[in-house]
Amino acid sequence: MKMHNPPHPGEILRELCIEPLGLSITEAAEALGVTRKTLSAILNGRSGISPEMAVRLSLAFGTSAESWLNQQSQYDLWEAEKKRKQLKVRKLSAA
Amino acid sequence: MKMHNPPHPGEILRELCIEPLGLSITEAAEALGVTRKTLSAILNGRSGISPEMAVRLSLAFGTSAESWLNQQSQYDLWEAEKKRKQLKVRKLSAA
DNA sequence: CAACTTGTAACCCATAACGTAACAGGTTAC
DNA sequence: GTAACCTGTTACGTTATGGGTTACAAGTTG
Repeated sequence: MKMHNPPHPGEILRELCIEPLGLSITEAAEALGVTRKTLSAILNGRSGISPEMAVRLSLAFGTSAESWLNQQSQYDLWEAEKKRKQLKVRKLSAA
Repeated sequence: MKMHNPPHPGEILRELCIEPLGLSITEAAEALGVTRKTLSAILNGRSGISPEMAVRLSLAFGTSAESWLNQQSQYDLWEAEKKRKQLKVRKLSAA
């Protein structure tokens, strides 16, 4: 049911990619081809992982872009679900 | 390998939800709690499915919000992958 | 102490989702 | 047949967010 608050993907990026390799934000940002600010914002949860960034991560770390983007989706969805009860939506099908 | 050009999620929304129920854009938009314009833009591929919209679709059609958002991610990723070769990214790990 | 590096914040711009209002086309009513 | 209405779409403004440039606080090293 995956019902626990998911961490923002930047946290995972830091713990699984940046720290294990002993990289500084500056080094990683240069390799990714973005500014230090951009990477810093992601790592601190003030930006999400955009589709282009997912491809960059895929290139730099050899991971799948899809997994990064899916993690971001799960996080965004978790935030959106908080407002589910406030949305006035009428049911359309019995499915 | 899912290597074919994915349709935009609005197309799927139209074919799997709107048309089978014989709904007009106006009717469906009202039920979803958005304007006709907003739904029209999605159905014609000029807007993506936002996290909030995914929750709305989930409420109205009894589907999973996650599946809508994942479809959108797959579509966005397909677009982003087109520029993969143009991104100047340095490889950081041998993984 | 001075020069440099590191991470973050302030500011600006581009893009995109959403709403309001206006539009073109087709029905329907009179 | 023309006037009222409904449908889907477009034009425009607002708001939110990713990203770059620049400036700043904190450390580090000559």
